[in-house]
Amino acid sequence: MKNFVDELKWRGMIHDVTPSTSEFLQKNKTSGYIGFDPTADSLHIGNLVQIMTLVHFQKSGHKPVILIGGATGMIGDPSGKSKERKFLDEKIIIDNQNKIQVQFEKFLNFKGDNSASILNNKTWFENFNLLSFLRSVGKHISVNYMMAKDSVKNRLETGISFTEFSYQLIQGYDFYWLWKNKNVKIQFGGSDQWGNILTGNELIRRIDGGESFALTTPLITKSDGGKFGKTEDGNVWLDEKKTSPYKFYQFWINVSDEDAKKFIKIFTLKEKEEIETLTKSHEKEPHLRILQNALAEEITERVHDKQKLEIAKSTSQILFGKSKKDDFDNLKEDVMNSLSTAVPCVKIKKEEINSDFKNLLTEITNFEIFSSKSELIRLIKNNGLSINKEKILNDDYQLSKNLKFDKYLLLQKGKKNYTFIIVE
RNA sequence: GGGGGGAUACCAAAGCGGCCAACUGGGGCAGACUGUAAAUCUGUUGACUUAUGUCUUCGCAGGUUCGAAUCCUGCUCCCCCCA
Repeated sequence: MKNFVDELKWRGMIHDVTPSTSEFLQKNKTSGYIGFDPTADSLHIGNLVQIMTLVHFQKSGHKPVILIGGATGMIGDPSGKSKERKFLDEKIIIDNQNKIQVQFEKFLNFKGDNSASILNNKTWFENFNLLSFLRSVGKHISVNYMMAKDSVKNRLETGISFTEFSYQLIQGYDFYWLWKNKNVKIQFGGSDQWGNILTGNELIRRIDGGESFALTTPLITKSDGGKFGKTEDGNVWLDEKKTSPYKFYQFWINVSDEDAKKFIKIFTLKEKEEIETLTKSHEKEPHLRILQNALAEEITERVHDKQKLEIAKSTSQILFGKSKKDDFDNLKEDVMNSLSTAVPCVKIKKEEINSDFKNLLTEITNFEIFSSKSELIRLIKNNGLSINKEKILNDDYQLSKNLKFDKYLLLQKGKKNYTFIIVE
């Protein structure tokens, strides 16, 4: 059995860990949990570090527990937030939870010896009335202790509601409940959760004199200082309806060399030796971007599947590879469909396809593709316009004769600027 | 309150009666190179079915002139100096 803490350590996934955690986990098969907010109907790659923590935990023989914050999600964690959070509608929370659950099944084994499980803290908070809470939980933690937490301290100037203030107690009680009822001995989380987790450890110690542990992962940063997991389009989601497999794949392919070295350890399950070999060959031939490819392939396949990965790869080949007209002509329909998720689409009506080439690309498409005919002409003169991977050299191109699958045209301005025209 | 300077395209900044759709730099777009990178070099950068052509544009509104970004009048806004 692998040493969980050592495993995370070489992968650079530990920010803080309570003393003797490693020893405890080596000697005991136990359970550990992470709380997830059901604030969205999908996980995003910002959650991935946490998920991978649980994956390693399970691989080390322990039982991962996913705690859906059905109750806490209704309150809002002040950590890292500068403003009071909006409450979420209860129905939405339940709906979100169901969708998130499916996503976890791609990472964790929910069957067998050390199966993963999903719990919702609503089950124990629902019928927990205020007075009992104050008597059995509130009694053990002083306000002074709570005020000392950064998450609270940072909000004293701007104001914090009692509801958010009490968040750490609620989360602390989660830990206590799981410790008491589910043999959960450790809680994981991002580094911003350290304070909240320790409140749980403290509660367990004060109420029952029990032993428990905490481990947090570092905030994932990018070498250029930008926020990890964000693109121009916003979050990168695991749900293919929110982020297409192609875009998901592209996110990882575009990671910088420096970040790739870091990310491959965190987001893939490759062994140390393999990663070292890959990193070495990457450094020898950086233009091949071996790490980015390995990273993108493994994660995309896990989150989506082999087939969708292949489509994402073919799509990328068309858009960014050295593909020529022939490659484009031989494309299968599923890659074509994927293209429509990859690039902006403009729809035109069937009868419009026979319109004049220049009118079609300007007026008829509401100047979405080209804002003027001059711009279009200029681009053609600069040798920058391609349709279906074929350079357009003059302006009497017959769009209608070049439709793919009777409805698609791939228009390309320069190298990377694509528009997909769909005839309907 | 008194005196002076300014407003030009995405930004900065020249132009001060015709050769101005407007120098130049940045940015944008495209081409070459490349790793879907960085740097570099080149072209392009108001609109019009592509024109040694037409139209619109140099704070706003008028005027002078064959002709105005450029001169005059008024207005709006900005900056500086003195009080």
